[in-house]
Amino acid sequence: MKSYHHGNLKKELLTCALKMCERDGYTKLSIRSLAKESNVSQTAPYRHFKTKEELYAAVATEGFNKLYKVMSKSKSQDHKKNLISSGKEYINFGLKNSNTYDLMFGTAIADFTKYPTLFISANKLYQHLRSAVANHSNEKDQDRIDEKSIDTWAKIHGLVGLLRKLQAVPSKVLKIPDTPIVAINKISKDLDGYLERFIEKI
Amino acid sequence: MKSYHHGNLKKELLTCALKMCERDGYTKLSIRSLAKESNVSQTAPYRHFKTKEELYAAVATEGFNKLYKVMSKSKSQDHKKNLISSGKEYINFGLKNSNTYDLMFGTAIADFTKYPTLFISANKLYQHLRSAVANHSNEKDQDRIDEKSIDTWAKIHGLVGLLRKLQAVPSKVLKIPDTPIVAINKISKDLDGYLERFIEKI
DNA sequence: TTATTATGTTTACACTGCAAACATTAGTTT
DNA sequence: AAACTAATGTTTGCAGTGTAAACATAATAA
Repeated sequence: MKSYHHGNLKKELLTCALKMCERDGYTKLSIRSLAKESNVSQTAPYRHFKTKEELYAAVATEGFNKLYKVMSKSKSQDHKKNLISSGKEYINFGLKNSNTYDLMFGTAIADFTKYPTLFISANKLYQHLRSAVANHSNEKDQDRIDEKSIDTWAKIHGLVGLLRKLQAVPSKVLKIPDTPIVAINKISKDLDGYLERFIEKI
Repeated sequence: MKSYHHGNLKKELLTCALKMCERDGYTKLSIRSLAKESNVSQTAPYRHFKTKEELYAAVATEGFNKLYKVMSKSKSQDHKKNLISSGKEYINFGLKNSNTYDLMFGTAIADFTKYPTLFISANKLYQHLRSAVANHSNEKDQDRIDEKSIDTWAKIHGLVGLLRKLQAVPSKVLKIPDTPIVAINKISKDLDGYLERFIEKI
């Protein structure tokens, strides 16, 4: 006779959800498939996540925490180095954890403020970016620092989106001229150089 | 006795899908709801769209065509004016047609090259952007023009994403400091000024 | 010990994508 | 004109989905 109650189902569901999300994409992550993969009844997850969006929010929160961790690894005295390292880690995360990335920065969760822990994790990440930008530039005006930070984020986020399109595309498409794919492929091949120029323009 | 065959169902399904997508978001756009709203049997759309993704692709294609249209309106001799106009139209489209925008630039359709008409429409838009950038800058090196084009798109796309987050958020959140929302709100209030500075940095 | 609460299961409903079998119409060939 | 074929519609059916409601059991508080 197996034990009726589980004990730490919530944590197990969450780690399982993270794995499934990354493996199959968040659109395939269903509450029922999650339950099945966790060997628990179909509707058991509802005791821990009131809606599917709440599950999404939990997965996204983990994503922000992970991303924060890798982005704040570099603690050099050279601020430029830190910024470049953060940028690389960001891109790497976006490409390696692309499905979780979608959840974090897509529109599946419309309003972050409905999920306080998610909101906090996302803001912490922004604060990291902002101080990296502030340290690197010699800007003092707070509004300009904000603007530069948003600029930087927007650009690198857009870049991740394009690099992912590049990954998705069949390789023979790379030879079709007059296509953004060709352009993004060139950047992809010299990402370090690109990032150098990127940083200079901040 | 009502007519069995419809005649131009495909076109009607498409316009209906566009409307529904914009109204409810593409995640709510189902083949069955589309059939119902078009007063036709549940599975009738399958005669015209083999899969749901094919329907998505058709909607996205229309989106690219529309966006191309508004972005290529401005035909001034002043290339800077054209570029700014295109940028504004892009942002406006992204904010007003945000659900279609998701379909166009999100990950719902993984590989554009599977849908030739979509691929062509998207490329046409890129070509417009690229020539606008080329005309504005005095850059001659083709690779640098490509890079500037990608840069420009990435940044403005990221900006649209952030402006949308701003729209989604309850207004009292605007007062919480140390939040990207505050920063993006400042940009939003002076979008023209922002775009001026934006263009200068291309 | 008993009452309450947290957490699990079962059942049920309305919805989804899509395949298969069937019906009707339009277009083409004889 | 008649007959065959292809295109386009309907009906039926299956497996999967989110989530609400009723029920069962275990952990905790009184």
